[in-house]
Amino acid sequence: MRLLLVEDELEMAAALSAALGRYDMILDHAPTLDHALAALANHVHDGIILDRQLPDGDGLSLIPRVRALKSGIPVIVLTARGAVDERVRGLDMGADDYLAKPFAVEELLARIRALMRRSPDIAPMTARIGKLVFDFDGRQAQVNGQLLDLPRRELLVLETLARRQGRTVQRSTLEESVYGYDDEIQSNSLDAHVSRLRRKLADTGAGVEIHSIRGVGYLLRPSP
Amino acid sequence: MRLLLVEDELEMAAALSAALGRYDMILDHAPTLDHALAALANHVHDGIILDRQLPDGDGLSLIPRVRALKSGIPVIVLTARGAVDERVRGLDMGADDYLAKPFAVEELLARIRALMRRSPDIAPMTARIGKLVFDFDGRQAQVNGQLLDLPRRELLVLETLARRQGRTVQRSTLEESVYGYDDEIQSNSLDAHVSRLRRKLADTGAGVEIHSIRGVGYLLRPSP
DNA sequence: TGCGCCGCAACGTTGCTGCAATCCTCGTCG
DNA sequence: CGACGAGGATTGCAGCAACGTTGCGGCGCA
Repeated sequence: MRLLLVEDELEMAAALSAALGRYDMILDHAPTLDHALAALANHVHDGIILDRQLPDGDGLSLIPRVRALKSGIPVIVLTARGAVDERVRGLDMGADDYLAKPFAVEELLARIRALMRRSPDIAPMTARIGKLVFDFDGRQAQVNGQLLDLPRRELLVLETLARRQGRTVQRSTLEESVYGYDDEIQSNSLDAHVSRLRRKLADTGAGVEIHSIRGVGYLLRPSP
Repeated sequence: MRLLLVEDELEMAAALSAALGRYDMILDHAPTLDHALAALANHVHDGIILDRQLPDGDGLSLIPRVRALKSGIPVIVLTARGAVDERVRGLDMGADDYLAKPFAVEELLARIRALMRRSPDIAPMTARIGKLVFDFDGRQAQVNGQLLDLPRRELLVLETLARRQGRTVQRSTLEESVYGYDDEIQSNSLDAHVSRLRRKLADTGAGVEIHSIRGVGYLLRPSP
């Protein structure tokens, strides 16, 4: 799961990024409307968290453009506590939900999950390849009903591959999905994650394999 | 994938060409609006990267002409960082996306991919010839649902031929698609790749053949 | 403070790829 | 009609870049 936070307060962004990271989510941060539009053009985000007060305008003005770009993506608007009319206006503008600041991270998470759940048209809930079942909602992988306990990076790799099951995922795409924009990676860490993930998939008899295509990328497929 | 860069700075063009080449993309360079229009007449490009400041006018003026020529082709506009109104105007003029200079190549690539993904009318997602199915999104070929495991160069050859299925692909065009402009090739490597690809297509019973036309090029067609 | 994830680097391995040598095919011209 | 030349096809080979694997140290989290 990859979210875009549109928010000019750096402190808040850092805190939220850390918090969501613990739940295996990637948070990209856009400090201005401009940055937000640029980031959204990539169509890689599954949801948007939107502050209203931004250096270059009202956050709400982003919503119509978001809808034009990617219609069904969930948008959560952050408002000041008690400003009822703000909330109403947000919903009128097409936001899916709002949240009063300050808020508990748990609450934000719950709302994100709820919104994900009711937009099944975007992406199917689960993917099945071999004996592996990947649950995009619960963000977990199962083999024969047995939970596959994966660390964050490996889970992101598997999730990305499962999303495009059967089709090739370019190496650069995978790097973006696993590390986000900001994080520069300067080693073969990705290969390392793939390697460890492969071992786990093999050990649990998941019936899937990560096939590599030299110079192109990887793909997830049933093992022969 | 073949893109047209409309940009008068040679340095920038060279750098970008080299960078995109590494990601299996071909970049043609047009230093002026005039050159751009001439290049577009060939209808071989899958996307346009457009600078605004050009010797013979504003890059944006190209957009309506592009739309008239080839309606759905993605256009990315390059703007100076921080010039918000420029960007807005670009989007109003019908650009599909914009990018602030200087930018990371990865960022550009991500946008290109995203735009490709949502313009299915331009480039059909899949091509079918004989028993061969080529998936341009997943960048892979299948025969009877079976993945054809091809290395980078061979994949590029097949991808290019499949994209122009039935029509002849000039030898020089194919070389450009496979190697790009920078990479000089001094042997018959291309023939070698074609040869190996032919063997694989025959072995898997793909029902297609790469027919060669002496002195002109190749074409992909159902085998008799 | 212990545990585990993660980035990193070192090193082994694979197989793609450019190259060239050789053979083949087709068209042309005497 | 036969020889010749140019362009194409095939294949072996060696270099090297991409990929795989593993161990280590640091850092964050419980």
